[in-house]
Amino acid sequence: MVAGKKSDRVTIKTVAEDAGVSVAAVSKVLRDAYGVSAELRSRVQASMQKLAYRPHAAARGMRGQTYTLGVLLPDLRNPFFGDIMAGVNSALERTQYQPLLGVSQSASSIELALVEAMFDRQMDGLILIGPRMLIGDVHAIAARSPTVLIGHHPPPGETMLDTVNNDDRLGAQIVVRHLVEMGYRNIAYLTQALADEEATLVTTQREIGFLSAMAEAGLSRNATVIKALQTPRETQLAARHALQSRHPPEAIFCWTDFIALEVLSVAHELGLSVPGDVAVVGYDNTSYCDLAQNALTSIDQSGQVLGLQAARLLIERIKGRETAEHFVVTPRLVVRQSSGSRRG
Amino acid sequence: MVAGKKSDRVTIKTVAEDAGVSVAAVSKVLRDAYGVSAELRSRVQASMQKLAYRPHAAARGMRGQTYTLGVLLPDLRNPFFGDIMAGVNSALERTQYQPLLGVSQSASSIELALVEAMFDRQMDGLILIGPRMLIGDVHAIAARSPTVLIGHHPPPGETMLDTVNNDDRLGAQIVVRHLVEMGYRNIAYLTQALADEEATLVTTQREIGFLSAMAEAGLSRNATVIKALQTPRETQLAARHALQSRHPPEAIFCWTDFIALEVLSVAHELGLSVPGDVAVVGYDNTSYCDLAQNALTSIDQSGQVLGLQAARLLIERIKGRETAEHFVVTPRLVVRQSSGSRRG
DNA sequence: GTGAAAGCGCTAACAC
DNA sequence: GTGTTAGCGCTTTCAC
Repeated sequence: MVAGKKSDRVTIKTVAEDAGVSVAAVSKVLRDAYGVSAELRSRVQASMQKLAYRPHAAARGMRGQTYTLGVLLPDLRNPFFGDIMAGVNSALERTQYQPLLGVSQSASSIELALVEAMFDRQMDGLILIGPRMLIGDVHAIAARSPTVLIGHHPPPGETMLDTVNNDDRLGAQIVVRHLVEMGYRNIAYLTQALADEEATLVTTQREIGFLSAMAEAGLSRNATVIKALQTPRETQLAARHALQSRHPPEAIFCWTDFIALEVLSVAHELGLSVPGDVAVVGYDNTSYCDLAQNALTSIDQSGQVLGLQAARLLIERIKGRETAEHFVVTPRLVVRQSSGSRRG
Repeated sequence: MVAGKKSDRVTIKTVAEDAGVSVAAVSKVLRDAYGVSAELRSRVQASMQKLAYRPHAAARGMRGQTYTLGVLLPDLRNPFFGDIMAGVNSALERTQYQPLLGVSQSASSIELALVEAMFDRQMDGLILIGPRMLIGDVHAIAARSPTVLIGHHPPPGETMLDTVNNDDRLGAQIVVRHLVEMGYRNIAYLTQALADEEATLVTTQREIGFLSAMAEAGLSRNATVIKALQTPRETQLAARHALQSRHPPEAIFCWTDFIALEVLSVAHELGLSVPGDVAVVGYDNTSYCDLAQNALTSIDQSGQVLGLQAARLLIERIKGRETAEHFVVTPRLVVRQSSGSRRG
């Protein structure tokens, strides 16, 4: 059951003997380090090939890198994170790096434990996706290890960590302008209720964008913000409550598609037509938006691109870049039936 | 940026000095090994607590275990795998083990590369979820490392690896019986087209169940099997083709919910009513089935339970169990509107 | 019951 | 440009 007896494991020593060089030479070839002749390199590579040598990650982890990147995901249910991971994977495809996923079930306590577990496992760097932990904790982590943050907007001047985001304020503003143009006035923003609300979080940024665009349109009095816990049950309750109130919103803008689908469901159950009785808009433009039974208008922020850039920035950091970089995607509205004109 | 200078890392040596014992003693306490007195144990534990000692995974990996389990997932888009992972996580919650996810994008080549990457990283064991690789490759892997297989049905006598599954044949039979009872006769099974089709695969097992139940109902001539590549585009094309043919199926049974949602979408686009014009049934009973716009009848196979049992069996194996175990969940039909009676 | 010491496979000084 | 060697933090004989 165990990987192999002492004698049959191929190590750099085996390779060195086979190629007739020293272990240091093999190590250098392995790491593309400076100071090996082309001739020696190719001889070593031939031996590695011949012996089917594979570097032992744990041994590397003791002195150098593990070539493993920790990725922290809030949950696996939101399909948007799948898009991000697809991007991360594609960036890592031709490299030696391998992502190690941790799923925190959106709980900050689990999140911190996962980060510790990743430090224990000597990750070369961390990609934190929409972490629920306090931004102060994120900075503490970034001080210990190269870190890229997705889905948080710390003020660029005050942070030395790399960030990858779309412009969430703008995204929300685009949604509002679109809805106003289509004839909607009473608009609600449905977002998640959090214990520790941070200004830097995407949901907060979208809320700010929502409110500012409503103000801009002279509709501040028509703007409502609804907060609900992230479970299907709580989301549905909040949506039902809003839609059955005396002055129901004409349109509901949801912080992520996943939630918008629940709102569509509630509208269906209540016998309301979409967008005739209520318009619904999501965020992330996940594949579910395209399904005809949803036909959900959404903001595309290219999860794949976000993931790819995050991985790219992280590797740059690991290789030594010292200055912070901030990659921002411009959000793009994708109009579908769920936000057709009010007469729709 | 690097984790810490030599002096400030807390190692077993630090703990040993603090507790006034040898490093060997600390190691034994750490591993709950035999041969330490209660008094020594508690003294060591107090020191570990005080110094906030954390074991170094790479160092452990060199001699003993890494306490990391590799989990291979075909893709992140199918929400069912999220259910399984939730189960795995809950089983590992109170243990020292941490899952390392690899996503193969349903490509057997990536899959094999990922498995190698996991061997390099000295995983203590592997959970393979619905792998696309050949069953022979799976057995080769199982010979190298403790392995639990989810979503394959190798003949119990011929395998020494642990498996966790629902009874896929029965699940498909239950669907057919239900549809027949509701008045449907011409029924299609929509499954994925694969390069290497293996009899042990869930999709094949469901196909066998589908055909046998149709035969049992005297409807062999009314049974169709449709195979399509797993992309939204190909799925939609196949569904559209079937629904627009001269003798369209009265009901479509899809191998997984994810695909059934695409079929619902196509039906919508074609202006067909569900279930009036065509019934649709999925498999896995993921959360999307519950949404009113889908109201998708599906088979529940408790992804959480599968994940939990897989993790449990794997840890047992790692701890030394030698005989194969096979955990089977009984599938359960959840009827929703998409398969109402034909007059529905 | 406890401890000393020999590695595990690799990296990175440093010497040649 | 190449080789020698001292560890990294832990597990695991094997003495005591």
